[in-house]
Amino acid sequence: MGSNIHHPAVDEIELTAVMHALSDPARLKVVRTLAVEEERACGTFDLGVSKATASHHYKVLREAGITRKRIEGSHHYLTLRREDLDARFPGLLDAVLAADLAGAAR
Amino acid sequence: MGSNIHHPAVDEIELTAVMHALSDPARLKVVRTLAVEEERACGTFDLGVSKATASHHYKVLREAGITRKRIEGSHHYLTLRREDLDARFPGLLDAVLAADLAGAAR
DNA sequence: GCTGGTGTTCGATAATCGTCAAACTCATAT
DNA sequence: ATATGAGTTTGACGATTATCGAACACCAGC
Repeated sequence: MGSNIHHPAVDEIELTAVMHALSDPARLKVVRTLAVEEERACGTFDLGVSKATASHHYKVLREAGITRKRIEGSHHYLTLRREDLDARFPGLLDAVLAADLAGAAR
Repeated sequence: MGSNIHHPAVDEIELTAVMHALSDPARLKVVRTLAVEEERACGTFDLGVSKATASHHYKVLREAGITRKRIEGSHHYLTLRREDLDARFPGLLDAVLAADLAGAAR
């Protein structure tokens, strides 16, 4: 069967889910990295957690509508859903990314 | 002794704590209300939860640096730390408040 | 075929969280 | 002083969460 991975539509993205997804340091690091790097394979984020845990974080980000996953061969590539987030919650992602620059991991 | 209520300094406000605090519908409602109303007593938010639960939410918001509490007589008044939040994470609060307008409770 | 690499899913566990009722503190009445 | 009202604190409970190892699925080579 085709890929079962689900990405919420733009108008299905919920603020509470986005806020929750971005309240974890590991997930914040993924988002921060994708904001610079555009597209990266799952394995290339050094999150300091196990593969299983990292996979869980990818799922939370995807289901919140923050990232999109593309499967190519044996690699899973992540991208930021920048335009979708900007359309749904203007300024939110920019504010979060700017905050990361200011305050290290705070 | 003076009041023991602690408010984090501006540079102690952590992004993850703010994001977590704003990931709950009841707390979001408090913030949304304070954005319009400027100052309100704790009891005047109809959150649909018990007093104990509401008090817990006030504490989470205060400890995250989002609200400030002022005690006057037997009333506890809450205000939004708008300038502090804007200084620490420019655009974040505005984005959240704008999002609330767009998407009801989503 | 097999083997190695990439990533997910499945329990399981420990920690955190949201919720409440009950007891409490403090101020303001009467 | 006795009550009433505003809010907090204290357990306690169930639900969610973050974490891991182990097993699994899939693809790309050998």
